Amino acid sequence: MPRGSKKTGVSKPAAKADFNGKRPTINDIARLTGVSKKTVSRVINESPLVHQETREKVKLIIAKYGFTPDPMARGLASRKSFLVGMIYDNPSPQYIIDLQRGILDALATTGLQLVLRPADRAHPEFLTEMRSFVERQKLFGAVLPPSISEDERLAALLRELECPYVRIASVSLDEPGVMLVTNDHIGGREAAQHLADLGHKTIGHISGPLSFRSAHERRRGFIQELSGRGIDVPAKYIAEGSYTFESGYACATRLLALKPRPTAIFAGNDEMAAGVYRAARDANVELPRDLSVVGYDDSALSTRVWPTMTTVHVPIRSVGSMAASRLVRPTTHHSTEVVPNLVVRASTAPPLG
Amino acid sequence: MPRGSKKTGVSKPAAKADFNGKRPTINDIARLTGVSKKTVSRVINESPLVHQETREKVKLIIAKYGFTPDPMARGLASRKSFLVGMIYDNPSPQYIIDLQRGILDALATTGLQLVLRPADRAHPEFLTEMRSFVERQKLFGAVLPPSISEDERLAALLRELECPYVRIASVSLDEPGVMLVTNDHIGGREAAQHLADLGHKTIGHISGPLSFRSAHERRRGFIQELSGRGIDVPAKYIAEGSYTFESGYACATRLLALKPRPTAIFAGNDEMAAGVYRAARDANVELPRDLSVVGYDDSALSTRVWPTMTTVHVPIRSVGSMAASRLVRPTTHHSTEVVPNLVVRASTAPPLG
DNA sequence: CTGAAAGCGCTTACAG
DNA sequence: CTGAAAGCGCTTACAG
Repeated sequence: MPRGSKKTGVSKPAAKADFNGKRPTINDIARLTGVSKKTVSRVINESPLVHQETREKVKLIIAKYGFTPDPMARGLASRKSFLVGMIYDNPSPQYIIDLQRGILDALATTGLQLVLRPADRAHPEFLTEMRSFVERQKLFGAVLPPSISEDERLAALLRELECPYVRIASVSLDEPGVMLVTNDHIGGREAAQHLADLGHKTIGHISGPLSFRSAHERRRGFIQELSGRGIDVPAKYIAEGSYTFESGYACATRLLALKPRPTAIFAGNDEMAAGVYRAARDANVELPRDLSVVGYDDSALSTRVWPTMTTVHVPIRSVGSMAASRLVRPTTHHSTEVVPNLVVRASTAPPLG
Repeated sequence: MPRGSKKTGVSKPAAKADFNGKRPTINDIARLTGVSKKTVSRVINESPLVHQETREKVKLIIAKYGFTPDPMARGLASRKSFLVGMIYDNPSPQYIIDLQRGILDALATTGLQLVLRPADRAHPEFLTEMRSFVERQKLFGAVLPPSISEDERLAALLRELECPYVRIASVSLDEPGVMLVTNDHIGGREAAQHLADLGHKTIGHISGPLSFRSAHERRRGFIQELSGRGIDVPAKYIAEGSYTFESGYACATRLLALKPRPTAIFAGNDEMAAGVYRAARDANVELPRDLSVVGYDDSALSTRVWPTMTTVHVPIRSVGSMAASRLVRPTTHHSTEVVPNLVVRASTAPPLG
């Protein structure tokens, strides 16, 4: 439970004493309580080394005057800021927003702030810039979503700088304590199960760029599951896209020209699946009668297109919240795994004939 | 942890002098240059009161050792942080992301960081929380997108706390120096011109919630332009949505049941326009043959749906960048106005017969 | 369990 | 144009 929420009814400062027209400082609280500022500091930082009675006296005065410690002063003295950095290169707006929301959920009552740091792994100055950012801001912690989470150089840098971090990825790449695993192969497997259960035999797949671990994992889960059910996916029924609408369109156009034409396509994300819709329309292929389509992400887009899209849901907001919670409370136990699940909508049906 | 063992990145500074294993401070630079730290401080802060020769000597040493001042120390001493807050309540992910990108563009080379602050104007503690946030973080500045930009209490609070801010809104609500006006009535006008030029006479409109200034302005521009061309829009052809897909669907369902049925609908944003698509499908109304649809925002969605959507483009990323630039360089001249423009795609056509 | 001293790395306010 | 002193509001390191 959040720390700040268990105040005993006192939400607003009762007293409005003027401390030279400014907010009270730790010195004011110390003087008013009749203790040293070090003791007030201990109360602020929840040190157990304070007599219960003293603690309560201090807390009372703190609440009475609405004191909150200055983050910059604390940061300067303790050599650690109250900023959590989100370092990202994921181009999907929906993913970024959902993750931000989750992180903000978890930080809401902590006094920690979320700072955004887009980055480009391919840039020659990437590591230099990250070093200077993390070092300069003395980051409290960092959240690393894919695909930047897959960069071992960045993880090593963060360890060197002793900056706590959480890596979000489709498979475990690090110690369990710093990983949040989204198990994308399970999402791929569920897509396969669904299409196989519907009776599809001729199935295509458009993966994301295989340099992304997620693309690899989704494909692996999908192909393995089909294979386990005796359904083979020939190499030419597998295309590699780039997680964009345009790449989905281009790949689907090729797959739909194959003989026999696939009766179902699993796309590595919703954007590419929307590209499949467009290609199907161009080829006069009707969804879901002539072609079933499954996406991945369960983005807003999946319910805006027609027919509404069967897709794999990933609770990104929860992932963000889980990641930030770890940074906030590193000692308590945290779950490491997230499991995606299929959401069946109107873009999938049994094959014709 | 192994301290000075193995470095991962290549550090930029030529010299690698070890200052007790830490980064150099202003004192190190002062000592090495043979000046006082106050002079170094003046160089950092680009004070003109430094002899040209002295300045260059200092800059040389700074570059040589890769010195960058500590933001928390500067902040503590100057009572102002290096954080720019984006305070928002806009529920559209695409808008938020684009605005963030623009702000980050402008902050990239400044050393300022972007911190995110979602807020709820309707919450009883809204102002109290904003006060404590701005005061506590000693914000360098704040960017306020709609609809929170329309809150006069927040603007007054920011003025009281002497926190520089930029308000982004569809009309001017404040002194020009702190406004960025998106002229939404012009967008509405362009939508009207386009539909009128195509020959439509029976036209519907689904506005956003009229408590939003943008909704009001888009509607005003639209209706006025039509009226100027002798096209009247009866009250029952105007519906008020809430900028959501579902509200667009519900409103369109009502409008499409009217006799005579409108041959065109202008929706206050793309999400609602997508709802119109869905309602049209349900009613067996074909786009654009039986119904023309115009959206607003030019979001990614507008090119994913079929037929691709005619919509009004607003350069949100530029808006973000312009807003942040103002905070960074308050003295130089900045443009205050942004003009939306219509993007014609496949969802609009002349009316039948 | 509590506190006096020193200091984090800068800027302000003043003096020359 | 330049600098010595004081201080921003906290925590660390030490002592008792």
